Amino acid sequence: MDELLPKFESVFSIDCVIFGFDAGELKVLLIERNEEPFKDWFALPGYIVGQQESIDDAAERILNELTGLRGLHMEQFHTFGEVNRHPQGRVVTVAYYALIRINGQKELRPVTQYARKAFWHPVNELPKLAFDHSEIFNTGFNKIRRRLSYQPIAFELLPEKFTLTQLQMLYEAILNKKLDKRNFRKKMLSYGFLKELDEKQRGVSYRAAKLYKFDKRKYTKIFQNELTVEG
Amino acid sequence: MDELLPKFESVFSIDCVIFGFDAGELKVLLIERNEEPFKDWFALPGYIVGQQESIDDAAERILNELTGLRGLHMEQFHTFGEVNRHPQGRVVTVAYYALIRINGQKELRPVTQYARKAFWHPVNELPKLAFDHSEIFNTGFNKIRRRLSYQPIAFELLPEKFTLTQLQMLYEAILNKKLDKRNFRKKMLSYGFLKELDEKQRGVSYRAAKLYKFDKRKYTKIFQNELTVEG
DNA sequence: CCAAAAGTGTTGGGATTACACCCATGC
DNA sequence: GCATGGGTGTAATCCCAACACTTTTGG
Repeated sequence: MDELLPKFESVFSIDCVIFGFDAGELKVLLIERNEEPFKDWFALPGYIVGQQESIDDAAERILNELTGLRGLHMEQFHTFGEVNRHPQGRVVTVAYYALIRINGQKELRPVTQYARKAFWHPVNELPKLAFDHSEIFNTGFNKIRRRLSYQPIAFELLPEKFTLTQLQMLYEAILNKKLDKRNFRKKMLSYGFLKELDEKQRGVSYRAAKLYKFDKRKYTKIFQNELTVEG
Repeated sequence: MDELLPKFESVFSIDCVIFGFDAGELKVLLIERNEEPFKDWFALPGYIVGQQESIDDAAERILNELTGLRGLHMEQFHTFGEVNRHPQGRVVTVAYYALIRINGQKELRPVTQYARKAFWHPVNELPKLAFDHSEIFNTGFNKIRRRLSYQPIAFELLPEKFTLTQLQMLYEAILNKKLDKRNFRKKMLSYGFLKELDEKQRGVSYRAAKLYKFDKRKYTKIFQNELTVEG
């Protein structure tokens, strides 16, 4: 099969690891490939960078073309450059990740023929993925785990209004361990960037929980200082 | 000038930010370029990745050719992919860093004609560098600063035997702030991976300090657990 | 009234900070 | 004997982990 395909001299590509959270489960966005190589396989959304676009711009364009998503803030996390990671030639790929709200998003609809469909898949029990995408996924997953322990990135995954229990379930899904309810709440509230709303949960058959939202102003004020090294 | 040079379609390159510590000062390894573009400028050691080598292998080869250094463990930290970062065409560069002992190293001697010389330069008062290398350096510097706060990577910069004051000076140079002597020593010793030697400093005109070295076995035992995410 | 999840405080241990003086050595 | 850096302890505070019961609500 390899011989029938065009060979690349050297190209860069982008692969995206997009996390979402839905029904108490952490999910990752996959596509079903519609082109060789690895036709019909599941893969991370990814494609080749154009000559006249920065890699950051390319990441946004490619994700949009393959999934229909637009305008999310992705961050580069690792570059994969083994010689034979792509059967058609030398392709070095820069991997990006993002965390998004599944609910708030429109339907996933690939724009190109390159992907047959895009869909959310639970991060547990991931099938084998095309290329070295399983490794890319694992690297990205470890990255956000570690990052979550020192930066509250989790709210990017939640709807605008959420309960503390939802937030805790998300932390538990990412960190893969149980957390203590009282300690968790105490700590989250102590940061000071959670804003308690007057609203409560609706439609549940038990005591309704208070809803919160993130106060982005306070959040950035608190955390920009920790990241900058002055001097 | 640009018109006279060959144009690249798309290539990857490696740039290296190598930190050293000498005479109480943190330094970075630079080269003086001997080729257009940016001939005669100072730059980070960097060059183009070959078709048949992984980016990790390329990093080691390139550093060796430009500086004579060999076999150090470098780690990738960011990929720079702006369209016009290289005047001759599209060059995406993967940046690596490493920390090494200046004293233990042989003389710096470029193997290729591409660099006229390689030398250590204090990280403060860095001159303007070729391409976007100033930005690359800053990104790398911030990376090791942040990393130092949660991982004791500083040893890699010190000679095998060192005093606690030297270690503290190094931390202060990287973090760019004064530390309390007693607290610093208490904390470092509490980790348990510093081995006190029977030897003392020699040739100083004041009370000689005890020498220590790192117990690598204990060090890795302690810190491998922190990095692994079980699950 | 029952099931289900919401909500709420205290305590002990470990880590971190702040802080100042005497000691050993070479010259 | 003096200048220079080496070496040392304690108290106050903060942060984290452990732990269980009452309240509210819909059905």
